[in-house]
Amino acid sequence: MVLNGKGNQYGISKKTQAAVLDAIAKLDYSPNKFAKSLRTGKSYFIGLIVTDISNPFYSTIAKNIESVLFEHEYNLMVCSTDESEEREKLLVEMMINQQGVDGLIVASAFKNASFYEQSRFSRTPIVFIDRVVPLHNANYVVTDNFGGSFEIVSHLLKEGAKQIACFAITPLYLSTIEDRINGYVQALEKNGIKKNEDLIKAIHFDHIKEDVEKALYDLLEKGYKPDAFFALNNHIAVALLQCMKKKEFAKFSKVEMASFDDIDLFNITDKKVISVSQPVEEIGKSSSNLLLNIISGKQTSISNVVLSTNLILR
Amino acid sequence: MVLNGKGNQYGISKKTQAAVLDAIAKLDYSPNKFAKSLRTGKSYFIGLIVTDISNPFYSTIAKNIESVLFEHEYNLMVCSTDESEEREKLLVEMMINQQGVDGLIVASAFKNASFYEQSRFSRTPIVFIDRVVPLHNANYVVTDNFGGSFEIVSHLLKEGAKQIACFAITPLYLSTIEDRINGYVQALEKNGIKKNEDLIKAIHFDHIKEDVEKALYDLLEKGYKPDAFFALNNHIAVALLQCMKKKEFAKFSKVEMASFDDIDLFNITDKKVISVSQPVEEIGKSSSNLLLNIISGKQTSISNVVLSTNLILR
DNA sequence: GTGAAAGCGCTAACAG
DNA sequence: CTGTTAGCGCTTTCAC
Repeated sequence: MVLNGKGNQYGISKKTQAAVLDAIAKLDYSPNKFAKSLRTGKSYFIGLIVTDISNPFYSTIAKNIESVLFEHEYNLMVCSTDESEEREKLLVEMMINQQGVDGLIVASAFKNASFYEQSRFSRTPIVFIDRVVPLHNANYVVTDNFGGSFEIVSHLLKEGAKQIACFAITPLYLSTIEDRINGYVQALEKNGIKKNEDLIKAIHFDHIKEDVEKALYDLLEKGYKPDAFFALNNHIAVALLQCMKKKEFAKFSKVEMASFDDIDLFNITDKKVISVSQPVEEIGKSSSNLLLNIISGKQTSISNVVLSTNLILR
Repeated sequence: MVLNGKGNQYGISKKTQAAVLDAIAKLDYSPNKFAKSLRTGKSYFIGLIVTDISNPFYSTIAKNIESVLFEHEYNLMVCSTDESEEREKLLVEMMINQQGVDGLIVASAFKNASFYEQSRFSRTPIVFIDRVVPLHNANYVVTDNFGGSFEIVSHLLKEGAKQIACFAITPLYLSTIEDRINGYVQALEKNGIKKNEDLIKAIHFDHIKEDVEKALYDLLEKGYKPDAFFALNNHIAVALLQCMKKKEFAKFSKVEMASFDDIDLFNITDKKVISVSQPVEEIGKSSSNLLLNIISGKQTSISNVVLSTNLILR
């Protein structure tokens, strides 16, 4: 009782409490977490499921989650799904049923997330990050993908761009991508430009370089002369930059470059790249704080946090 | 007994075993890990301690460790030390005493690692990665930093470089950095060039950009005309590339660039950068397999693995 | 072959 | 205010 700070609550005398603390120090005692977990049913573990922990975006989030949890004596268990729905299911089952995590933070790869509606998961609080899943009553912490996209495209238009090609990463149904495409389309329409499907290219996440190249050839063939490229993530931006160094794409050398997701590299390339940066640290901190508040009962209502982006001009 | 595959060992009849398996399937039963851990004293958790999990180098290692552990039904717990010895101590204590991890993989920030020699840690096997710690009987899996450095500097010299400036990241006592500096020095000496302290610059990891700039100014002031720069890690290489775009350093525009640690970005910069790439995936896989083998008793002797690097010319 | 029981270390309830 | 005890779910030992 003393160790758990419940000495007063249980009416232990100050003297006894001091004696207990003293003994703990002398014996270098630390309680057995397994017995504690067995008894209380709490694991003091939080699970983090992302598509790829080696992606700096997610590993930065992981780092910030970890530091928040550490302060509250919680631990973090991280797993990657490699964008596979099957693997995501397996990991959620494992973490909840077998590892008994007290809560879950998930960047889901699901198109249809009804999986999460099963009642046996309902006792474990979940906070979704990065991607909004189509679920009622889901807690999430995400970036304002629509707003960021709208802002940067509006900026390009204000600077005089007339034709902007947009390179989207698959799967297109992810809320992040959908929102970014919508931001692009609406910024155009607000400026009286109709959406042109030829200028919206789907780039498969498994062969980015090849698809970007194909997309550029396609633009050339159809005779388009875009004055700006908008890459919906940084991998595509990098691929575009690589392609634009090639002779066959010399026609595009004057094109303005914009990217969703800012990376250091954009400070070094000779080609100027403007970008939308995401509040990565904030996603980690905010989601873990939210989850801890739900676990401790401080937060009982559903919470949806949308963090704003930052336009970076160069 | 059946569940743990010890049915035959304990002499349970085939019939009963089948009935047990059947019931498990019907009831969707999964054993309680806390009770299991309490009873056996095993946690089925491995701890990974690195200096910064948001660094792609470490997060790629983490991903590969995770996938090896997953196959063996082990879980991973990741923590970052931010290069602080105090924090490393705290994390090791916590993981071993409180979390009861079955093993530890550590990229240590320690200069003097006697901390790890305490007998109360001796029951938990540890595999050190990335950095060699000055300990007898330590298991480790590291890159051949000396060899990689020696190879790339030798290449520069063969291509005609006469004066090569070397930019080292602090703390200089880390085995990785020490070995890279030694590789540089010995490659020079083998080619009859004496080491010149003026050309070896220490760059503090907390303010890389400023220190790189200072170092370049210093070279200018002292009238050096190096024909190659060797950055001992990729952050320094990036900072150098940024500086070299500035007018004040125009004198260095023709300098050859070499970097320890290859990154994607080097494929895009207009300045050609050659590099030494590390077998990152291999470090993760090899260290986790080694640790699991030690835990299961398959490996009883100390194991030191040194993985070779790859010279990347552009 | 199978059934019964002890005990890992903790928490919470209860008796005094 | 303090001491005792049951029981969380598992593994292992022992008796039959």
